[in-house]
Parts: sequence; C-alpha cells; structure tokens
Amino acid sequence: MHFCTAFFMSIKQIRNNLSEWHRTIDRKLPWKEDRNPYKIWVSEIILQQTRVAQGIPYYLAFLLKFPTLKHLAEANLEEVITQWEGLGYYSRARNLHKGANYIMETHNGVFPKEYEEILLIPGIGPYTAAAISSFAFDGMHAVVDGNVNRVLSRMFNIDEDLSKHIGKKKIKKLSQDLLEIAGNPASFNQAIMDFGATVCTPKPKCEICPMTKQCVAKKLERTLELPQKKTKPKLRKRWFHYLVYNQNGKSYIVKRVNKDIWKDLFEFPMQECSEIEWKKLEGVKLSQKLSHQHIHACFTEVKKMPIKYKTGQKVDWKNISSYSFPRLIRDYIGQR
DNA sequence: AATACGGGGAC
DNA sequence: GTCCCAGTATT
Repeated sequence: MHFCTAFFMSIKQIRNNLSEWHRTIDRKLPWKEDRNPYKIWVSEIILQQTRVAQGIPYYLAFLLKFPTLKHLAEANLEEVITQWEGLGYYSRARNLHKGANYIMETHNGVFPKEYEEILLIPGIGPYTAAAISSFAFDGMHAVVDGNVNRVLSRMFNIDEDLSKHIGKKKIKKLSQDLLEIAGNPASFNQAIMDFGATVCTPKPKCEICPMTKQCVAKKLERTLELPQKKTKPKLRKRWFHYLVYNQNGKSYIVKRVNKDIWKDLFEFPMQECSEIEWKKLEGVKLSQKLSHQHIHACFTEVKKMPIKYKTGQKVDWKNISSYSFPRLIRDYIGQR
C-alpha cells in the first residue's frame, strides 16, 4: 500500500538522519564509560525527572560510596538517603536500596538480563527497564521518556494526550518500529534522547534539525503545540511551624515517616498550621517551592520543648549535619 | 485515569 | 512567573 511504503521510507530516513546526527555530537557522560548494569541502573534512577547536569555529581558520589551492587545492598537505608540529600524524589533512594537487596535474594546478586525480570525490580518501570536492557545488554527495547514523546509526537503529528493509554501505545509502537529498523538499540536509544535534549527541545531548534523534511508538525507549523500539554495540578500552600530546641548544645530532630513529602528525612519538631496562625509567629521565616507545593516555614528557637513536641531524638548540635534533611531545613541550619 | 512525589535550570 | 526534566508507585 502506498501509505505504508511512504511511512516506512520516512521511518528509514529518520533513522539514517538521526544516527548521522548523533555521530557528530555524542555527549560524553560518566555512565557511558562501561556497560556495567549496576552503574547504568544507578544513573537511570538518578536521571528520572532530573536534568543531566544536576545528576552528574550525585552519580559520581553515589558510586564512590557504593561501588558495587553488594555494597549498596549491605548499606543502611540511612546512608543511602544521605547520599540522596538535596536531589528530591526520595523514594528513588529507598527503592534503589530495596532493589539491591531484591537482586541479591532473587538473582543471587547478578543483575538480571531480561527486560521482564528487570521490570520487576522496585523503582524500575517501562522506561528504566528498556534503558538498562538496551544499554547494558543490547536488548531490543525502545525507551520512551519525555524526549522521545516530544520528538515522535512532532515527527508524526501525534495529537493524543500522551499520559493516556492510546497516546502511549502510539508512541511506543513508533519508537519500537524505529528501533527495530535501526538495529542497534543502545546507540539508537541514546541518539533519540540526546536529540530530544539538544535539538527537538520544548522550544525546538528547527533551524539546525536534520529531519525537518520528515517532521509533520514542522510542515503544519504545530511544533509548539506538541506534545499535548497535560493540565497541571493546582499549587498547594502549606504553613509549617518548627520548634528548634537549643539547650546545652542539644536539639531535637524527628524523622518524617508519613506518606508525604520528604519521607525518611529529618526535621525539627513541627506543627502544620493555617496561614493566619503562621503570620503571627515569631522566628526565622524561610520558604521552599516544590513542583506542586509551596512550603512556608517559621523556625522558633526554644529553651524548653513542650511535652507534645518531645518526639524524635535528642542530638548534639555539632553532629546535626550528619543527618539527612530536606533543602529547607538544611538551609536554615546553614544560616543559623 | 489521576495524583503524589523535590529540586533546579532555562526562559 | 512558567515549563519540564533519561518516571514510578499508588490510589
């Protein structure tokens, strides 16, 4: 059929141009040095929803601290969380630790090779399983991340909401077709992500793009409309009152244990309150913007801790920095 | 299908 | 300010 032939030609053209383009730029990054699945795993988890530049120092420090899967499995969760301090999405650190133990128990410490097995590791979803499978083992699994969504929705003018099943299926199919024609999964997956990260960016650089002839969105002047944006959840404002005990060189800190932000990190004893109450408080006021919440914090130093706040553990001020804190708390301690 | 989960960089 | 980043787990 004519349509199928044209489609196939377009796919081949895209593959050729993409691989030619990639040969000219290939970014050198620390996790590309070898095909050690453990290192690739760590890098992929760090890079979830995280920019390359932000992830690099964490990747280097993490591998210095936990050089092998066994080191990670045998570490305490506390140490792992500490390595993650400041990076955000702390469940990634929890799952990395849980995943290392899972691999020790289920696969005798040997990182599994098959996509379906990789997918069962805690914290690994379809993207990360495909990335590890292709980068470490040459598995024929196409990655679909934010870059791929953007590149392919534009190339093929995919209108669907990519957070929904239909849209996901379309992108997955295109990406898998391209990969199978390209034939080199590690290099193709790397190329399409690098392309999305540097050329087919949210505000695209079409003037330097080698594939404008194949890009349907460009032809229709729709590049800025694709991929379809999802409506963002509305911002939540929260008001925290911290009681900072300070007597004889001691303080109290408590670990956050609930299903909420900053789980497993420490903070001072805290009472969440209303905006009205918060504005009347005396103390050091700092705020922190998260993607979906604005946290307003007031830190009040006290010589006596009310009984109901006396939870957690008493610690020396001079050791306090060794605990893991959210950015906001760390900032307060730093400027105090 | 929708929501929660951090922090930061680019504009 | 806004967008969104090499996403996943839970509801």
